[in-house]
Amino acid sequence: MGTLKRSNYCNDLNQTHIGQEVTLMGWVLRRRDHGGVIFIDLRDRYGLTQVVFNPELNAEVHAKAHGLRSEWVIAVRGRVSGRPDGMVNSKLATGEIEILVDELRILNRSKTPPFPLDEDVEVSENLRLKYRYIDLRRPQMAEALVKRHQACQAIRTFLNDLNFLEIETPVLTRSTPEGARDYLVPSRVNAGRFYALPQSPQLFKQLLMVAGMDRYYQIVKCFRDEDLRADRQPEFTQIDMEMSFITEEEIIEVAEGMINRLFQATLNLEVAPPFPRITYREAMDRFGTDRPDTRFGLELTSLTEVVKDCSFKVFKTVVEKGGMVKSINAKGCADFSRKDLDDLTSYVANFGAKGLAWVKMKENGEWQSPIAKFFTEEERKAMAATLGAETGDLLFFVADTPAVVHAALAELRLELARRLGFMPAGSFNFIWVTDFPLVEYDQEAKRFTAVHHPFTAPREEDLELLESDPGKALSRAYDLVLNGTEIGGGSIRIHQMELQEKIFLALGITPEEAREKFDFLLQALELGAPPHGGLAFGLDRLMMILCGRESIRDVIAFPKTQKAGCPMTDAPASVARKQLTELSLRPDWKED
RNA sequence: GGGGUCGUAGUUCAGUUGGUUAGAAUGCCGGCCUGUCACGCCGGAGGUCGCCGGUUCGAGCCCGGUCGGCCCCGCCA
Repeated sequence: MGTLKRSNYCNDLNQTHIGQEVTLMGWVLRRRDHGGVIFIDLRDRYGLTQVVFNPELNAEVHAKAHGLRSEWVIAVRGRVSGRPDGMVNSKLATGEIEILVDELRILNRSKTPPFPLDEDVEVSENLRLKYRYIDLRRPQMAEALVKRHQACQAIRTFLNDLNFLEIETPVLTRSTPEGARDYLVPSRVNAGRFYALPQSPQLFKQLLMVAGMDRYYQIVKCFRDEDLRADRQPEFTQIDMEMSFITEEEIIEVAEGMINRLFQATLNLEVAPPFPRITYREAMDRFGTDRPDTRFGLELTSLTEVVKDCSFKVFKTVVEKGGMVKSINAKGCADFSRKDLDDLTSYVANFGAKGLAWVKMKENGEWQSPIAKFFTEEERKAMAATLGAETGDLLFFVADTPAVVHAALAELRLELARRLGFMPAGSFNFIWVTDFPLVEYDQEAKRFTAVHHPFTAPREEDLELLESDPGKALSRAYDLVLNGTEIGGGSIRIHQMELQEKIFLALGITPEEAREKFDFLLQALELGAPPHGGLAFGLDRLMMILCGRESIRDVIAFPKTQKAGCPMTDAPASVARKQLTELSLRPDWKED
């Protein structure tokens, strides 16, 4: 760069700077070479500035500028000049001015980039990930990283002011049963033993409460070796927090304040807590899911009572077998085509529904429906009344086990909302889901598993149920849901050894196993553990929604592909045999 | 583990019933051009049709397999 020193960014010059000498550094986004005058759009993280090379002002520099190409890195020194009349570009923050260049330095050349940066063409994600450092030069990608930074900054400021301490916890830790598959790291100095990367710092943060740290938080990487989705990466970031001598209400208040501050800092938006709350039971009844998208209606209505004695065998049989019949009334959608209905039917089949019955409400309560003939007029009237069905409505029905009915209709509800445009950009609906069951029965494992995690406290009034009917016991857990995505969850924890042992027992973890795997926790619970609780947010998901993106990959600087690989570094990669033998590992796979 | 979908020029895509030399736009290279802002005009280069095998006189197109991207189910306390 020689003696040149950057004086300004590419977004901050305007009319007030006219006449000043400035030095800008950045990348060549576009060049418009008129043979005579040459225009370069110079780009840095902050924005764009048009720089001008005029042969009449400086022939030597103009000649040099002739060779500039896309993504070359340059420094220009020149004078800020107001643009001539009629040449102002209102689409540009710096559109009132341009730089008349006196000195041009080429700091680095660039090969032609593998994909264009100056146009809105959709580039394959694989290529973007392979050259992620180029992809991140695009303003919309940089913007996500900026917002993510602003969010983290807001979180730290907010929690610091409430006496929280940011404390790091180990990345090399031990594998514990339950939960997701662990990423394992072999120990060189302890042959045959392995560390596990943390699925979350859950137990460490509890132990920090036992240590009297009172309030802890951490923005921390977590690792789960499970298959990927648009909203799931094997390594992801949690905003993890824990408090001592605390109740659900206080935790929720802190969380709401933090989320509000975060939206202020990133979008300058008030999300106006307190957020509404719904119990798990009600969420399932009304939305078929424990993470309802509350931006729109299309709620589920039970018809089980109405149709239990009806003449339609399919419904009747399902009810007799203990199943249920539920319905969604898509108001005013009777104009859906046969193809729409076929598409929706095969869509819900993905979620286990064996069929999707529908009714188009015509004039005078007439049904246009393949199943109309199976019902008496009274039955049709009763069903329509229950659903509030009017002329022009489209009714959908699913009859099956509760699990299938809820899964199918919850997904149908979302698909309808997508088709009807009920998910506008920039709307953010939060809702707390409370009163989760403590445990659920795992048919495959033939035992109960924790709905939240094994350290979640049951409601005091449900303690007796632990032995008599564990499935009925409710927990002191809560999830925060944003636009139908679970963005965070937490609970009041168990802080007494006896209760923790009892829960382990209910989960089919024997006292011996508990002592082997969780001895450190049980000991701590006997050594002055205070009542405590907390929660964790998924930062990636939160930022994805906040930035209006479809995938968390768009808010992660260097994400993984669906096969958990990195096209840029080509990780995971094979290692030298010596590295394995040092770790006392003997491969049985074929080597390249 | 399973279902779906995609893979053709640097990039984004088209490619008919299987038929001669695989096209477009953009980018790239060269030339012209002094007020553009996705500058314009003229010319040129650029292809292992993901890979392997099969069917066929003949395959980008059909069949089998395989690799990779994406979406989903299972999985994700």
